[in-house]
Amino acid sequence: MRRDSRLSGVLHVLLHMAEHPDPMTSEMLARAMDTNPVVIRRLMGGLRERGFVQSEKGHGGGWTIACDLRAVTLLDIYEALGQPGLLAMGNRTEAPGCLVEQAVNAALGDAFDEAEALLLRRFGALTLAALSADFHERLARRGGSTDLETNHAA
Amino acid sequence: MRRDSRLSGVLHVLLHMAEHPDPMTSEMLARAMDTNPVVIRRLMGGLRERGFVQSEKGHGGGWTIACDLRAVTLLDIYEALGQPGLLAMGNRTEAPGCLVEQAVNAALGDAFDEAEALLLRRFGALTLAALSADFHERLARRGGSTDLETNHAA
DNA sequence: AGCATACGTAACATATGAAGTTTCATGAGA
DNA sequence: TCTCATGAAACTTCATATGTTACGTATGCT
Repeated sequence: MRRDSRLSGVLHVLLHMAEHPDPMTSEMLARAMDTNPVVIRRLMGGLRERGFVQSEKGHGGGWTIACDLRAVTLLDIYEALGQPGLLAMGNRTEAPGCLVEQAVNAALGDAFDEAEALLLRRFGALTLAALSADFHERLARRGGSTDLETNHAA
Repeated sequence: MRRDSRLSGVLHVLLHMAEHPDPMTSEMLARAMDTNPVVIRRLMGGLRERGFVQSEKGHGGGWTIACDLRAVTLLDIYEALGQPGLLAMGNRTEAPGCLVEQAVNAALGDAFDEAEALLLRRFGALTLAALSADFHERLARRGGSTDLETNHAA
């Protein structure tokens, strides 16, 4: 199955919003992400419920960041997305009666649990501010320009 | 997305075969796994190519283990399955021009790479013999019986 | 008030891949 | 020769992320 890119996508959106003082419409964001405005709204819905972003209707409306980037981690964002599955593999059954399968599940399950825990730990250790800082570092390294142009096709 | 259970399934099959001196048919294995014989053959195809198992047609035919369980790791089996994707998440694009997305990709990519490496490391550290030993331990702990009955519905 | 803008949501279409199924060919043994 | 079992192709089913259309609703400008 194609890999889920919602976390990647929503982070992209958030960093763009962080560079933009005014509200950004779903359509602007969709253009930057080369996708559909409705997809953006879907991604942002969970974040709005948690108060990480804010949306305004009508003229001059759109999406604004409503949190301190230093206080929100990728784990918070991941949870706001509904905690999509992390691993593409899993055990065949949950609580098998077969002892053979129990042995298999125990071995694989340990590995799976560790991998998931590692990912969540990494997510929790990264703030949006850290991501933004990395972006600005790349920007300075590349052009030294203060222009916030982010090199999208548009 | 439903999680890929091929590794879990094929390990289950192998351990059952290890308890069975005679060849086991796809149909017997399918019954134990509550699935279809063709699914079993698909799973086993890659393992046969690598010489981990052997198949015989006709009367008295079926599948036999053709390797030293102590010499084959879960990583070998994983590779024989064609190295199915491990993570359900990924970056939206591979080599984005957008610096924002580059920053996101770098952060997430590191975490993803680490998680994958952890899984492969764990797979490589576990032999089929270790799994089998764990099974026998569970068997002794549960019944103390030498009966190899593995508690499948049948 | 009336109109344009932009989100909110439902409904539907598309694409991908694992898993399940059917069918037939092939080869091995009784 | 007949039966058993694998090998392989083709098809269906199912789940889910993603894409798209359409319409309702709220906001703000004129």
